[in-house]
Amino acid sequence: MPLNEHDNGQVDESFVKEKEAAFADFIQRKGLKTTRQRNTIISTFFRLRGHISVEELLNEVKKANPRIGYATVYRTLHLLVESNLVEERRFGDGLARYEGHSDVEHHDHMICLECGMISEFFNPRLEALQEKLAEENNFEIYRHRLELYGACKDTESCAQRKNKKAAEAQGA
Amino acid sequence: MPLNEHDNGQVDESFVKEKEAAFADFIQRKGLKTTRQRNTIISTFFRLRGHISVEELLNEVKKANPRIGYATVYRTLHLLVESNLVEERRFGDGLARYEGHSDVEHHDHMICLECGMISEFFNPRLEALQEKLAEENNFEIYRHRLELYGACKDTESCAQRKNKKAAEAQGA
DNA sequence: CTGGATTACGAAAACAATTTTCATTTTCGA
DNA sequence: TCGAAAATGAAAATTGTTTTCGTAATCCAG
Repeated sequence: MPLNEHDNGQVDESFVKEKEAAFADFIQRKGLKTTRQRNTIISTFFRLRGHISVEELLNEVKKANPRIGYATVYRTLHLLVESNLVEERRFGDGLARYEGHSDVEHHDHMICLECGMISEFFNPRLEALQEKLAEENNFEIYRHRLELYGACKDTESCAQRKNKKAAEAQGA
Repeated sequence: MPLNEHDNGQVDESFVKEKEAAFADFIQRKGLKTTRQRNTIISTFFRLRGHISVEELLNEVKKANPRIGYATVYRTLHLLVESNLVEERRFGDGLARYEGHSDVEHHDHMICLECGMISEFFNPRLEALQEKLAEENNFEIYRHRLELYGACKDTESCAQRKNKKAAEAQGA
């Protein structure tokens, strides 16, 4: 379970605090109630890093409070999305994944189909080009999604593994 | 139900025939069997245009043969995808949509969140830029997906409707 | 042709992810 | 602190899709 930590292995407490405060704010504005369960869930969520599935989050949450179930986790995630603190993503494996906003407001994804790695990137020219195309098509973009599916290409990497597999199939 | 037709309203029969033949070929190569149901389904599918959901297709298919059910439609769509004659897409409304290959080999999508319109576009610079970014990140792209979500912007259009809604909410 | 193994069909059950229900508990402002 | 409003958790319901299983259709060898 990846933690939202610095390279030194420490969870970024100020980051977590900030998110907790922002969520408390949202809850208050909406006239909703602060509960132990929601606190546990969001605190747990923002200590995790990456693209978290509901099951992953629930497992982690249960360590703090085993009585919390799927329903509450789902409900809280919806609130997090509604509050704009979290984005929901789907990468085609049938699971929703949730991502706490990082410093980069918007970014796109590269998904390695060999090892499952998901990395993020952002490129202003790409964004500008999309805007230009939308303009040409008389279309107003609210949001977009760009996902590159493929393989890592570092030494002894996924792309190599893939090529090896293909070669074996060829030889057989 | 949009038909795969020319501007004059005629279904492109040669297109349908071509697809039927290609599917028959695939079925034969795989050692599978030709059946009335499959013929009905693919013939119906390729006469439709756009991004067809399973339910839409089944409804249309039932007009020709009411006894055909979901299972067979799903199974046939899987074969169509496997045969590379059709692509599966998901635009986040929880439904799989199927698209017969058009002349344009690859394309991206703009989805209007107001009226549901789905239009297609292709831009070589966008493709090239993606390749460049992948290169920089030591990543090999197998395929990608780009979807722009927003609103049509023509006169008396979806973007206007949206703004009107916002204005009303403001005024209220 | 035709038998018969193979494959496909269709209805219904199973599934997986997610949402809802409902009885109970908790929160929080008057 | 009372009580209305909201939240919880277990279980049931929903949704989209897949699988099962008994029956029917296909099609190749003979």
